[in-house]
Amino acid sequence: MSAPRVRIAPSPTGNLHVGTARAALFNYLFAKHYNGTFILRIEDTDVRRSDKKYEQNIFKGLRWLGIDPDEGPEQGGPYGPYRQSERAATYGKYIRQLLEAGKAFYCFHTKEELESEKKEQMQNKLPARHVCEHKAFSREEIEQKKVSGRESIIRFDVSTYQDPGPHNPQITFQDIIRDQVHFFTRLLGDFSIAKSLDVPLYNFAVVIDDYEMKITHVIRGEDHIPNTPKQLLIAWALGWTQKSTDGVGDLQAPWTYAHLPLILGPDRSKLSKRHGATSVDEYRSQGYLPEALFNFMALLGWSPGDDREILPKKDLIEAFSLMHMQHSGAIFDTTKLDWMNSEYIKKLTTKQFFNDSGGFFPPEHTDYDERYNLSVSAVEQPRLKKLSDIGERTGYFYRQPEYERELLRWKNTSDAEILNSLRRSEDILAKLDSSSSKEAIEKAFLDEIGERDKGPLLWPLRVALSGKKASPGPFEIMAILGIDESRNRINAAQKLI
RNA sequence: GACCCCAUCGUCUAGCCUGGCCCAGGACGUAUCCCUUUCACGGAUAAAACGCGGGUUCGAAUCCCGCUGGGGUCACCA
Repeated sequence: MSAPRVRIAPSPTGNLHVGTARAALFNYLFAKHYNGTFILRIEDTDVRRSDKKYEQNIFKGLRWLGIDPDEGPEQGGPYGPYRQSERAATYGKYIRQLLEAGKAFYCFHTKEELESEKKEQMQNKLPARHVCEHKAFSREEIEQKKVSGRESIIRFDVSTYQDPGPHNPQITFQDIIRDQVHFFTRLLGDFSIAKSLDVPLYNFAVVIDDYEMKITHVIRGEDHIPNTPKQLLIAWALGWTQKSTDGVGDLQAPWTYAHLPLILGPDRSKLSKRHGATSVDEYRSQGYLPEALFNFMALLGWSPGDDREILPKKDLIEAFSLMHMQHSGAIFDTTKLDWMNSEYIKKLTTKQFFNDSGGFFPPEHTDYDERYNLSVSAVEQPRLKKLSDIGERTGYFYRQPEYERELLRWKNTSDAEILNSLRRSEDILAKLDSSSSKEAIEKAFLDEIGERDKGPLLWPLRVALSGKKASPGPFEIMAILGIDESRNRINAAQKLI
């Protein structure tokens, strides 16, 4: 395939959504696999709902995930500008062209009129569509209404569409994932394309931009399937079509479509705010690694065709193909994400791990030197699902633990036995060098105690050190804490009994 | 309501195009066991799915039709 040009076109009306990120990911993978170009276009024609801060959030989120656009508002490119708000002149040119050709017209119906028309149609089990009689207005009538202050909108005149092919009553397009999709033309109304000459509406602006930016493949969510016939009609009205490849004579889309299955919430409806975290930002602040999210999202609706699951970006690019796409929606299952995240956490070096998770450590960690923090990192790294869990798990490394005295009791041992076991541990430690290694400490204990003593001795010891029901082993903890601090804690435990 | 899309374990999926190798494979999760002072890691085992009904065929998870179910879209949002 010659180098494809693909794009994602988010509107900056909210933080980067995981659904948008996944669409970006598939576009990116597709582009990189075929040595193509991945473009970011900001769809901010609705100035009221758009906000620069969301635009920034989208840039940042994409960068964090490692999905870098080749062309976009930040990096520029030969077909810019890449913000729709800066492309008004281009849209105006084409709207005027359609108006002059009689393929678009001004409609003066009020929202209320439109609303009640639609309601009535639905009640009568008719498809909801607005076939507008205002297309018959003369130039003078239009001017007159405008002068008198009547609100208007520009609509596409669907009746101008004549498909010369044998599929005449239908609009048909080829989809890489879904094969052919058909729509009956008579079900479409005169849909809106612009508020005015310089304020285009979504369905119009996408077509113009995809054409002007020389997009070859439109890869987007399947929620866009119902928009596709409208967009095709606009493209054809402007004369943008490909010659039929199968010889049937129908009009072809100027680019190839691929409609991705949706990403769903646990109740199988489109993932939305009410399902919990939906923005990439939230996942980052919860301590997910970008590589893990990237890998996880790629496996939602796609698989390499073999049993591999842990696939870094490089492998994903190499294996990617739209032919292997699933056709049905996929639930965003955070349980599996957790697992994948832990796999990626384990692959980090201790140093990388601490760099990434440092922000989640207990605040006191800054009072300790790097060597100490790295030791704590090393012991927790393989136990974590999320970086953000590190804080609550490592508090005892940075301050004296507080706990219930009963926690010190191993099974049904008596107070005297607990006290005795704590003293024994202390005695063993007393013989050790103050900076003994984990191995040295472990050997000292194992030499001293028998197999039967392990539980009764090690359990109270570990609790005395960590104050926790569950923690890493006592030898590991002592090696980090140091012999002196360990003895302090054992003493403190004895006073509790 | 109209239109469109979809349908393999609880979840993500392989297999479907090119019917037999599939009494359906992998992974997450779950359960049990091993390792083990606890937690985690690691190892092992188990339960768990072709929505239903027709048809085509010697043979269907795979092809066709219908049903059912789920989802999406119907804005002067994108």
